[in-house]
Amino acid sequence: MKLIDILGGTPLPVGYRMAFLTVFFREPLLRRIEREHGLVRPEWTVLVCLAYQDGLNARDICEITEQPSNSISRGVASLLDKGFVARRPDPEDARRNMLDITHAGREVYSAAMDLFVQAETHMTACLNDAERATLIGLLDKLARDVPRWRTMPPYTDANDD
Amino acid sequence: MKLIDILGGTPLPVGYRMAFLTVFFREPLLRRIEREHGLVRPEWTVLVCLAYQDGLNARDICEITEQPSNSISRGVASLLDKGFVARRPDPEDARRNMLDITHAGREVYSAAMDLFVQAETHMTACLNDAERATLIGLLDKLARDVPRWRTMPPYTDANDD
DNA sequence: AATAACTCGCTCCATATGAAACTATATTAT
DNA sequence: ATAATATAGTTTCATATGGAGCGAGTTATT
Repeated sequence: MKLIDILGGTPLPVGYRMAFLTVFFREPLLRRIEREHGLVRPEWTVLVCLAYQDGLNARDICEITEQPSNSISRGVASLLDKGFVARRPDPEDARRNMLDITHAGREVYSAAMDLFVQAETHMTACLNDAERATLIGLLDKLARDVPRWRTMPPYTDANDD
Repeated sequence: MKLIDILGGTPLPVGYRMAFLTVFFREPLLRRIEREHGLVRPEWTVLVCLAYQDGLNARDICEITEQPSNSISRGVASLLDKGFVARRPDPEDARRNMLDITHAGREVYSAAMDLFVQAETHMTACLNDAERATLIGLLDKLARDVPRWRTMPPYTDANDD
């Protein structure tokens, strides 16, 4: 008996297959990045954002990632400790700090991201180019549509965020 | 700036879109199931397995779900408390207990699973039938192939499980 | 300008989770 | 048979995480 047999038996052909794949794709890589590069999850979250765009503040990263502010605060604090990000005051608002990835930060980001890229190549090796393109197109369609479906029932109710 | 913009910029077209979708699909539903049905994650894990097949023991569920035994132990203990599963000794081995979902357990399972099904319908409403079938086929191909890619580099190294 | 209301980011605390140790039972080796 | 080893399931402990609240700074109202 394997998990995929059970999941295949549920009336959730898309959601459970995606969840199943995501777990086996992400978790081992995050564990390995922690082991080999000393980056824990909230640090990785912050680094991914800053690698994409410098000068964000902690609040920006909270909103982008929909993570609680204390998680981002912890991630930023330890990345500062390690010298992977730098902080400068925002001249327009003394409460805010603009964050930049450092050279060392970009190095560790690249090394860790490279593991993800290798893993994706392995994972999708069973697809040909056309299949891979089709899959990406369909996933992109769903991902772009998240703002619609996440605000509809059954996601929303009286107490939901 | 939205998360999907950043993720779209990474060289991980499949992995990050799937992870992104999975988070927005699963987490709100699990929170809602906890709120409305009082089922926390390890309980839901156990219930999904037993709904598929009665008579499993805790160890079976650990192996199926690849969860640590204490998580499953906690899930089983609280489901027993709530009367959603029943436990009977395995006549062949006094260490083992065979677990069955109760009538009440199946009711709450069905109600919760129905939320997932509704959510999947909403999520995939932007796809036509052919697209949905194509997506399921491609995800299934990847999911069936997990045993191959999860054991290859970069997943495995000296310290990995 | 004084005050109220709000925002940024941090700290404190409660809970969720996994690793490891432990108890009881079963199996294997001598 | 007895001792050593292995397994099922629970408990204990350390860590990760999210919620709530706080202090400093900013904006809005009068």
